[in-house]
Amino acid sequence: MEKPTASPPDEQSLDRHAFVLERLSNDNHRYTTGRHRLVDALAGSSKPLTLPDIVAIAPDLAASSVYRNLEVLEQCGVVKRITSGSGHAHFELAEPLLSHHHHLVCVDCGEIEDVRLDDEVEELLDQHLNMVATDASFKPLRHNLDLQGHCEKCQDLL
Amino acid sequence: MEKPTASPPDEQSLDRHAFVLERLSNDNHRYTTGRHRLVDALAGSSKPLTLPDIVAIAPDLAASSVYRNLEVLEQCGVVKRITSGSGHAHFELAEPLLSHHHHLVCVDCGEIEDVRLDDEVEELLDQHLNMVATDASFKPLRHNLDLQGHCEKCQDLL
DNA sequence: CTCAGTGCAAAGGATTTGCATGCCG
DNA sequence: CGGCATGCAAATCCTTTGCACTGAG
Repeated sequence: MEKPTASPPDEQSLDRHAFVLERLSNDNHRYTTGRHRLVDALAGSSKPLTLPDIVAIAPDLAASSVYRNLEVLEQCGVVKRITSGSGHAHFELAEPLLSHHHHLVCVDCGEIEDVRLDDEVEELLDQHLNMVATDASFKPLRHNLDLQGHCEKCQDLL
Repeated sequence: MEKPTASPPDEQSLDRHAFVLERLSNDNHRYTTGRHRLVDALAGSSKPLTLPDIVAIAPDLAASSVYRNLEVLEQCGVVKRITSGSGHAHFELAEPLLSHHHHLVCVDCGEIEDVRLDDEVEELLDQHLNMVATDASFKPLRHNLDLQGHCEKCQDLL
């Protein structure tokens, strides 16, 4: 019921690249082919990707450069790093490019899927988090919420 | 305003060790001195600890054994592993031994502090998470919620 | 032209594992 | 006693870094 939306330079993709370019420029970085390809790889997936995932999608990118670029893009607020414990870190586009969401993390295979909660729940959550943060003299930046469990695929294997 | 509660074999500590012993026995593991010490180290701290933290508290424990035991205890549901990205993983006692809570993660120094939310918020959250999990044919086990930001100490350093 | 970005290979650091020995049950 | 648990050292795995080279602005 969904199509991958890969190469055609649709409107969304143009917006995305304009956004990335601006963020990179602001930090005096260049939007090189490699970075372009990296952003496309992340944008082309509905799930957060690991480094092997990314290199599998774009095999001509050197792993070390991908890591370096992920760091640059993370610094610019274009990429978000997810560390769920199982070996490799996962990466996805950051909030302005991907709407706010959370993750279903499979404890068996390590795959991560996106989920969105009702705005109303998010709002309540943020209110309470800000409250407890204030109590602890903690200056909040963002929250992460994930649900661990067994994904559909891994349930079938039992 | 709080005291460490270290060595005296108070009632809580007895309960804790009874619980751990049972969990270990169920999986045909032994509750050795080293494991006892490890549990004590975790129980004696108000924050999740890294491996260096643990070895600093109990210097006679070998790092490799601590890692092995943390894994065994994690499998038995006695220990919970927290991977917040910054180098070392953090470890704390698991839910039956520590009441349900979440974490304030400092993006500067990596320290983790515990916070609790109102039951009402937790309940609402669980309801919604179960809902979205069901929609994704995902079998939920537990949720994790953390707030990233700057801890009091690191705010002062700016 | 120039400097940031790249690729390769090598280093780094947290965690895991092999193996001989020690100790719990 | 017998096998799980331990300690040390070496190995592993993901990620980062050094360096010479290439390409974007």
